[in-house]
Amino acid sequence: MSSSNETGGRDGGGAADENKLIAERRAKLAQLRAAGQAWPNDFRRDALAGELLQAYAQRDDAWLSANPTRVTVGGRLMFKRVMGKASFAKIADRTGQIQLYLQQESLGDAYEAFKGWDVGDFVGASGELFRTRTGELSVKAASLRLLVKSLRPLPDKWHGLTDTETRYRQRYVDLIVSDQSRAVFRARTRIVRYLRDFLDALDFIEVETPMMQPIPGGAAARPFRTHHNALNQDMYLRIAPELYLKRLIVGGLERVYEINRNFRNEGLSTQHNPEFTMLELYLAYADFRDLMQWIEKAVRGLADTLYGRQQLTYQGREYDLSRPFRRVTVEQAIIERNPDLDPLSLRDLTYLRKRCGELGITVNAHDGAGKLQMEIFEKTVEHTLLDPTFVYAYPAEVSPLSRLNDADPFITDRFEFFMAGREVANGFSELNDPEDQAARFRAQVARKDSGDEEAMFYDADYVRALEYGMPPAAGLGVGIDRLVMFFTDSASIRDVILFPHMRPEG
RNA sequence: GGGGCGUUAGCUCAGUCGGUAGAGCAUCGGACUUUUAAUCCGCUGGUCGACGGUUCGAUUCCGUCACGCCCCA
Repeated sequence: MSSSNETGGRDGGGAADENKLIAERRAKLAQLRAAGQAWPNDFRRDALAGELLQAYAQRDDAWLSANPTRVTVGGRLMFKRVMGKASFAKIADRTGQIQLYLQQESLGDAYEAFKGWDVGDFVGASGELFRTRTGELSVKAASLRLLVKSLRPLPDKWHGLTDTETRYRQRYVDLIVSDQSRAVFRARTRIVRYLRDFLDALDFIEVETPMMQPIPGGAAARPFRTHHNALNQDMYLRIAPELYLKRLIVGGLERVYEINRNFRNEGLSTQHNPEFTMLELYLAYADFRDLMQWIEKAVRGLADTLYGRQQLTYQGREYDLSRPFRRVTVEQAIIERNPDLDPLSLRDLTYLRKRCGELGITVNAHDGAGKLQMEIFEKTVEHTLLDPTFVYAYPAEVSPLSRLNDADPFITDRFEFFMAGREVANGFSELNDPEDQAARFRAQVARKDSGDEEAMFYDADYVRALEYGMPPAAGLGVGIDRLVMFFTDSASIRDVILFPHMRPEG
């Protein structure tokens, strides 16, 4: 098969389909191969860039020359400045970058070879530490090796990679050149670790429950479908671990959590990725108010751990987490934002249908007053909840797994937690009455039958589990991606997911 | 799903009221033994996202599509 490029009359020989920069680097690699092992793996470091910068931060050049310190460092060549018989270079490792000073006089052939190396190559060097005239800690190389030849040029060192599509598709390039991007993903790990430590200290155990489920449950969402060949069984990627974790509460584990992926077959946006990470936790002998307190502590603890302060900026707006988190019921929040609504008619289906129509909300035949309240809430209230806010007393109609409120059966003991106009967590006192749960599942099935694709399936085994008796309990789900967005000042969920979902390249 | 914006050199971006395109950085060649976006000299480098239409001629105008970003549902 002949490439059309071969008739294009371009120079560059066999690599006619590649650009000149890559062709040049391939030619250099060919020379390396001809000269011996081009891909060595016998080099070892004894120092890291960032650690050296920190350890010798207080040492001036006089001290360094009086106390010769020989180090061996290695990493990706990020900077190269040849000035005749001497050169500067910077190499990056996982801790940072350190400068090398290279002299023809002391390096000889290796110096001449260095002139042909490229930014992006991996390099190893040994030598003594010193400070340049301008005070930058550097390694005066006594030996120098090329460890890996890089074939593709890196983005502009000054502007970096700004093309968002390339940053997401080729995250490896983004991570090479963007300190900011690396910092975001380090922060993500620290956030998850903090939450684990917090829960472990409270005697929770971390568990893993099925990602592939025969009946997807625990949330109102459309699932992804897959198939098990050997069993000839259709399966779903989970939309939530909830029903499995509560089976463990039935089983007596009392305090469990899972941090893992959920999958929802919905649209993509700056706040939705088809797979996203949730922390779900369940604890016996607690109710939704205990969970709200836990969130308040965890959010403040995260701010302390990450930044040592409670005043943070997200997307240009100041947040003071030290102030008490607001608590408001769904109906109060709706009235606040919609002062023209009649507070006494908020559960009147006919009234709500009319007002929804005026607000441009599509009303489905199977939607009751609770569902329409939530539609109004999502349309008019949610995006206004910037400071940390707990909204509670969710309608039972939209909360089929939550415990009914003792005084008002229209609502459940459920809340959601909002920050920066987004839902970050959802928690409630758990419904442990198996007969009520069975009835709620049946109501969900009726909705599904009437066309609601997000309605839940009937999970008979879950009802059976409840029939053995589940201790009074509370449960919580926390959207880790959105939490990370807030704490890293990221505008898009794609900025906090290493490999966000993208359409195939065109 | 709807609307808006975008796609030009490896990267970051100009530009062409229709006559096959420029800059900076990088690359390549040369000078330079403490640079800090080093400096100086010289040279390269492009299917202007893809396909179709209009036209003598399209990177430019029109249409369709692809991918991305933002907003809305």
